[in-house]
Amino acid sequence: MAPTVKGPDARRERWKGHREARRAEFVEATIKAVARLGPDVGMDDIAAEAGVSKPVLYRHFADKSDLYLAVGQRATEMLMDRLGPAIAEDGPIRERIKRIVDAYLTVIEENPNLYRFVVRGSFVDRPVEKDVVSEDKELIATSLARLLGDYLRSYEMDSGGAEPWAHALVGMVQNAGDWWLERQSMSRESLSDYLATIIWHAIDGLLRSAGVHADPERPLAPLRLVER
Amino acid sequence: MAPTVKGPDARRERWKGHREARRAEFVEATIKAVARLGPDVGMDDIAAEAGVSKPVLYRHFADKSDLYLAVGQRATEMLMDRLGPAIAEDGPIRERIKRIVDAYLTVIEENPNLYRFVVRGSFVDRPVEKDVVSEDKELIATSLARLLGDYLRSYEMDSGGAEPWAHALVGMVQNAGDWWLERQSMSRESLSDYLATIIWHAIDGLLRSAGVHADPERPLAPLRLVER
DNA sequence: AGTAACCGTTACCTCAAGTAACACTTACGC
DNA sequence: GCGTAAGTGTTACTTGAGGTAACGGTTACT
Repeated sequence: MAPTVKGPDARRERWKGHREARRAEFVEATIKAVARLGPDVGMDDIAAEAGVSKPVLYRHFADKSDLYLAVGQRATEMLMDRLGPAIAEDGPIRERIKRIVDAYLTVIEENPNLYRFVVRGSFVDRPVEKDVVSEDKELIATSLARLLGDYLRSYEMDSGGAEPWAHALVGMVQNAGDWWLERQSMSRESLSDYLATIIWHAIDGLLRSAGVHADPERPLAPLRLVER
Repeated sequence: MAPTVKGPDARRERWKGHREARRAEFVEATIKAVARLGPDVGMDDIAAEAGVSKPVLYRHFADKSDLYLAVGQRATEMLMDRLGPAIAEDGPIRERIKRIVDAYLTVIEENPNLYRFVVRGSFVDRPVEKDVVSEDKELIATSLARLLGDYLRSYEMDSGGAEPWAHALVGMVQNAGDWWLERQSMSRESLSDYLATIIWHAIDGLLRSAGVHADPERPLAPLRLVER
C-alpha cells in the first residue's frame, strides 16, 4: 500500500502526458489556421480550426501570449530541424555558412504566414514583462553564442564578444530575410550568397585581426547547436 | 475677381500649415505619453496627454497605425539628427563606424520606451497591408543602401548587393541594440566596439575580395544620409 | 449673412480577448 | 458501487480599447 508517499492521489498524475499532447494538438491547429487565414487569426478561428470552442483553448493556454509563445517554440523547433543538417554537413566554411543561411531563407519562404505570425504578430496586451516574440530569437541567439564562443576559444581568443556577435548575426539574417520575404526582388540564391559573404568576411576579419589565419577548409570541430 | 481659378475657395487653403502643426503637436504628446506610461499607451491616454478628447485625435489621424507611423517618422528624424553629425565627422573609417553605432545606441538608451513603442509596438489591427513598423527601418535601410551603393561604385564594384547589405546592417545593429537595451550586460562602449568591428571587417573583406585595398584613413567622400 | 473650415464634447458602437456557469464523461480510491 | 478529481465540452456573458455619431461653438473668408 501507499507505493508513493508523495503523490496524495494518483488521479492528479494520470493526465500529465495527455495535457502535453493536447497543447501540442492546439499548437498544430494554430499553425494550420495561420497558414489558411493569415497571421492575424483570432482565438475563435483557432478554436474552430481545432474543432472546439474557445474556453477549451483557454484551459490549456493562459492567454493569447501563452499560445503565441508555444507556437513560436514549435516554429523554432521546425526551423532547427532544417538548420541542424545544414550545420552538420561539412565542406568549406564559406559554403557551409551559405547553406545555413539558405536553409533559413527556405524555411521562411515556405511558411511566410507562420513566420509573420511569430516575428511580427506581437501582442498588444502583454506590455513589456514577458517579451514573447524575442524569446525565440533569444533561444537561437543563445545557441549561436555558445557555438561562436567555443569557436573563438578553439583559437584561444577572447570569447567575450560571442553574445553580441550572436545577436548581431541573428538580427542581420532575420532582417534581411524579412525584407526579402516581402518584396522578393532577388533570388534566394543571391541573397544567401550576399549574406554568407558578409558573415564570412566578418569572421575572417576577426580572426585575422587576432593574428589567426583561418583556413576556410577547416572542418570547424564538432558543431552542435542546441539540444532542447 | 476670381484671382485664382483653381482654388474654388481660399478658405480651404487657410489651414494647411495649421493642420501640420496640430499633427506635430499630437505626435509630441504621444511621445511624452509613451515616455511616462510606457510603450503600450492607449488612445485615451494620448488624447489626455494632449489635453483633448479622443475624437479630436481622430480628426488628425485616420487610426492608430497612422499615429504610430507619424511617431515612427518623428523618431527616425530624431535619430537622424544624432546620426548625422556622427556620419559627417571625419577620421579613420573604423572609428567613424563606431561613432555612428554608438550614436544609435545612445539614442535608444535615452528613449527606451519610445524605442520599444516604435519597433515593438506593432499593432494587431492592421494585418499585413501596411507594415507600419518596418516603414522606418525601411527608410533608414534605403538611405544606407544608397550610401553603400555610392561607396561601392566609387571603387568601381558591383553595387547590386547594396540593398541586402543595408538591410543586413540595419537588422544587425537593431537586434544587437535591442538585446543590449533589455539586459544591459555590457557597456555601451563595448557593444559599439564589437559591432563596429564586425561591420568594418565585413566591409574590408568585401573590398579586399574585389582586389581593392581599402584605406581605413580614407575620408570616404562626401557622406550624406537622407534628405527628407 | 452665410458658410467652410476648424475647435471641442459626451455618448455610443464594435469586436476580439477572456470568463462564468453549467452539464457530461472517465477512472481512481476506498 | 459511490464519491470525487481530473478532463470533456457548451452557450452566453463581461471587459476594454479602438473607433464613430451627433451635436454645438468659433473664426474668418466671401
